Amino acid sequence: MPKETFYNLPEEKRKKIEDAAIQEFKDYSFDTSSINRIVESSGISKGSFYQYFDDKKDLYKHIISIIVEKKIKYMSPVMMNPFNHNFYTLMREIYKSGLSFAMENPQLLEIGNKLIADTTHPIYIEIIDDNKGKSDEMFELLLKNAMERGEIRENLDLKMISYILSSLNLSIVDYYTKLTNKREYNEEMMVVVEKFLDFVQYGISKIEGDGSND
Amino acid sequence: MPKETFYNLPEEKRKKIEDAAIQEFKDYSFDTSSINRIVESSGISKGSFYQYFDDKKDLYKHIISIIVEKKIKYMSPVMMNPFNHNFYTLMREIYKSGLSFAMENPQLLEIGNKLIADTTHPIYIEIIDDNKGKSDEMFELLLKNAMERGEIRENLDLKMISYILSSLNLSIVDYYTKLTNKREYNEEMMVVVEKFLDFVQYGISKIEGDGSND
DNA sequence: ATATCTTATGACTATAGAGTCATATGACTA
DNA sequence: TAGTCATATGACTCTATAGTCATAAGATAT
Repeated sequence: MPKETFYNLPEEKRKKIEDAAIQEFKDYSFDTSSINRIVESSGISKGSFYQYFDDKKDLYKHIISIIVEKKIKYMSPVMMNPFNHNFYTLMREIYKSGLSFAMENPQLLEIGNKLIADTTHPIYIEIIDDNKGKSDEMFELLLKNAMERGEIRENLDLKMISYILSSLNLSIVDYYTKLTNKREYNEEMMVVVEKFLDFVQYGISKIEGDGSND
Repeated sequence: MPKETFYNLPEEKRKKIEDAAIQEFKDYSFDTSSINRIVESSGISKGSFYQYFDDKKDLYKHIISIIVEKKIKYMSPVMMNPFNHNFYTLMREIYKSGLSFAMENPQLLEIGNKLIADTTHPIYIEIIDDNKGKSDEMFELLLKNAMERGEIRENLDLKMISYILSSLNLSIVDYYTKLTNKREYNEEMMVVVEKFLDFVQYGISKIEGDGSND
């Protein structure tokens, strides 16, 4: 956690430091990022930096918490009352909010991607231990509910499916990012979401499935 | 490319250097890996290293090429005559060979994962430009063939599906790695492959699909 | 034995990083 | 005006890195 001195700073100065850090962590991994560069680009002295933060890790975690907070803001309308909706409707909203966040916060997305990239890195382990297995567990809960309602087949390994769904959650962002350079909600985005959901629902086999949903 | 002096080295010494490098690149990313540590653990002098390799990148690329070569050895029996088989049979073999490689070469897997982790890293771009888009394109070709044979639905976006399939190819390894600590071919592995394929074929929707295949 | 060519060496250079600390600034208080 | 406290500073220490180079060792040929 940043020290009190950091929060005593005028908003503007604080923002400038955070922005410099975001820029740095977007361009460099935790290990290769440089506090020297950050203090330079934010116009503060080295000594000041260590009045605000314990060390590099402290700053990094602060930035990650900003990202998590913002991401949650995108999700929360969707997750208001998750069990009142059809599972596929919910999935559509989740994928949509994930894509929106990604499109509108490319820098934060990049930082997040860099973090989850190396799951063996101590910093990953430390941060994930804080925000314990969120995504997977959420999907598993929703799936359990959907199974009870008969919205999905019974012979499914829910742990595995939830793993797949949360991994597809990353894939869709990655796929769409490479496909387009739009930066806000648009129709094209929804087309991709629909196609992903169609795949999740019906697979690719010929036997059944017409792409309709809800 | 390593210099001639490297290839003139006795097999044993060469192996020792490669092993030390593999160990290092397993534990550290390209940026954080250290030639100092590599020369120390392989028992050669700093000067010698630069008689064998231009620089760190040269060594790294050499190790990556070893990985690619080995990976291809696992794949090649599967890909002997890819168009003579049912698409799902082929997918099963591809996923199986991917899992086998991962299980039997955990160190190499780790290095590969670290590489594909950060797609914005210059070293990634440079290496991928060499081995140009292999995986995605292969899946797309197989899918096109499968569609012509009527093994998959017609209303599919093949570019997207091939993206998903190659991304699931990574997911299955990741999932199984976290699930077990077995290190060779076994039944449990096949169960996971079958479940993944079942998902790919029929999705999770109730309407159809019983998990049978071929 | 001498000359030539290849390989081996590790001290050294130059660069960059994280983190420290004595000192300075400035604002607010008595 | 003098005193107190929070904040700001950047030169400095220590550590580690990649890459170089003059020198040595060894092997092979003449």
